[in-house]
Amino acid sequence: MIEKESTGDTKGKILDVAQDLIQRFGLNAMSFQHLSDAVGIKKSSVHHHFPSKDLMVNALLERYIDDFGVIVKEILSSRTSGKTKLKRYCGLFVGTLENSEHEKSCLCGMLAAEMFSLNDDGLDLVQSFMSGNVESIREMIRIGVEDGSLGSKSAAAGTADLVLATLEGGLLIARCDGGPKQLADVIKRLLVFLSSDA
Amino acid sequence: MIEKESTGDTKGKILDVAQDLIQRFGLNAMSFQHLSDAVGIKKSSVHHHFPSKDLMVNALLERYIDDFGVIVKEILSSRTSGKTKLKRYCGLFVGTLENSEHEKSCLCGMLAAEMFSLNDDGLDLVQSFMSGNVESIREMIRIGVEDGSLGSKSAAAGTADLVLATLEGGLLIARCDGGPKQLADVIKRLLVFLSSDA
DNA sequence: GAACGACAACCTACCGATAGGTAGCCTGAA
DNA sequence: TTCAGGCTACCTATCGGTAGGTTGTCGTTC
Repeated sequence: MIEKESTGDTKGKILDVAQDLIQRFGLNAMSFQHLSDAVGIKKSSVHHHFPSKDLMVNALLERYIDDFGVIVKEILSSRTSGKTKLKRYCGLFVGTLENSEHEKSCLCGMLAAEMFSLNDDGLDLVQSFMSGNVESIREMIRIGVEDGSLGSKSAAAGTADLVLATLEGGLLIARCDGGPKQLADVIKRLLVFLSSDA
Repeated sequence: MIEKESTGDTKGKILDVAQDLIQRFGLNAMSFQHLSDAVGIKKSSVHHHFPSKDLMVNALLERYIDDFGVIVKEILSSRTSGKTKLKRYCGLFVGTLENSEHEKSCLCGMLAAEMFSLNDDGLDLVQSFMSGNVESIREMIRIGVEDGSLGSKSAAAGTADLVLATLEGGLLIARCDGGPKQLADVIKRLLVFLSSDA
């Protein structure tokens, strides 16, 4: 979904690696030891940048949500039909799987599964990721219905939630089962339904 | 999704508690210590019944998949329309959330997120859960298209995958955000799409 | 029917590895 | 001279797992 290549700053590199590990293995399977080994510094040096795991995860979430928001905003403001926007948006999820040997899931999808391992701030951030994305999807659908690329029925309340649920669930299932192609097929089906009129 | 009330046998009670803990907190957040505390025996006594965590998880998966299969088979063979079957099936996921203070997710959804913490047998079991459910959903759709309760477009390849992805993802998101009502709304939307004709 | 293993089910006590986190020292650049 | 950014060394708690002892309930045998 998002690949960050850091610019030499250790703090950014730590977040890069942490994001990679959590997307593959989950929050509770990622330790500061794994993290520091992968970055190439000692565990205590990671603590120098992020005093606690909670603080690190929250910083990661903030960065991830920001970066993701920028990409989505770019898609939203591109001069294409609503359906094309939605296609590109869904493509972000397929890309995550494709660009990681089929091993990485959505960061917030993983953390939603492990929500009780987050502190209050972390949970708030995950929730805001979900609601923010639903809002963006809703806007894409609104545009698509208006320009005729999507069926009018798609404008109904709950459709945007349906899209996000399908993407998050489809990513999780495809990762452990059928790979990117399976996810792409699910998205194709979804778009057929969204394109048809009542 | 499934509630097991054990019949006095410790082995079953251990699996009951393990299932509850994993559905709430995830595999890596559940320890033998938490498990034994909740059951009311010592940690080593749990090891007496299940020598290793992997073996316990696999036993749990086998029981869960079996029990779930029985319920699904009951739904499939009930004398109702395909759409009603599908509605009842989707209701299983809403029920999981409702009957757990909105805290429990699908066992296999959680383990799919933590797939790299499973051994080969465990991963096989999770995959077989997914593919088995897709197969069942496909059958419900086939019946629904035949009896006219579902639109003919629903019969297309990939639609069953779409349904399962939506349920698993919707459950995960609803648990950390909007609760059972949100999931129910997503399902309602999905069924509208499945009911309409091309 | 009492004495005898056999064994399941539990226990206490422990193991090495690893978890997140802290204290304090060294070094190089501003 | 300060201090960010790294280090070594260490802490306590917990992880999955093991060794070995106790207890209660079974047949089975005399």
